[in-house]
Amino acid sequence: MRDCLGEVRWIAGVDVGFERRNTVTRAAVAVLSFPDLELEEYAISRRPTGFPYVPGLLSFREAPAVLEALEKLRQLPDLLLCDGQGIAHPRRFGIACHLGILTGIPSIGVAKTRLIGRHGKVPDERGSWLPLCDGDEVIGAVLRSRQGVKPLFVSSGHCVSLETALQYVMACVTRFRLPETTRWAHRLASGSC
DNA sequence: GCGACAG
DNA sequence: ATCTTGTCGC
Repeated sequence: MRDCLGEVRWIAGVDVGFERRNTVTRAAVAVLSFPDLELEEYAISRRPTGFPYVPGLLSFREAPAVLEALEKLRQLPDLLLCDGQGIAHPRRFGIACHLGILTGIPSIGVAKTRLIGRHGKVPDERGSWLPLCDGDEVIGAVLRSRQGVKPLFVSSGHCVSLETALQYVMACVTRFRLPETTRWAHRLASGSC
């Protein structure tokens, strides 16, 4: 995928959690300044869960609540770091692509585990990565965000190349496995904040 | 038919 | 994702 994103001043983390035995979906978006990574603002949305969890169809379950949360923001972000896959998806359209197209905001998929694709052993060194492949296609990257942790599955969402995606993800990683954007969003979506 | 399977 | 005790390592 080609890059077509402008200057990134505001970067957002997106995550979703559930309440009431999964009957309520809670989405959180955390907007951080870039490259400082200071929390600027956040929005949370709660909606009745309208779709079950089906691998490959995550967008139908989580996107509605996320879109509602995004509408509440004063400052729209220039880039979205989504919890889940971008094009590293059976039909090359994971939730990061879905949110990017629907909002027009460039996006990146940052997943904690693999959905599809094959890859080799990633060196145990911060920043090292290997391509995630499906047949002849490179659909993403397996990234060692920190030494001694399980790798992240990064892929293009909307308007961001894989190389650029890796650059932004690493720019958001400080002292933990997950980027700060995702950590904020996760904390907010978990209600512990 | 038997596994694999984002969150 | 969510539910949860103990445990290993810096």
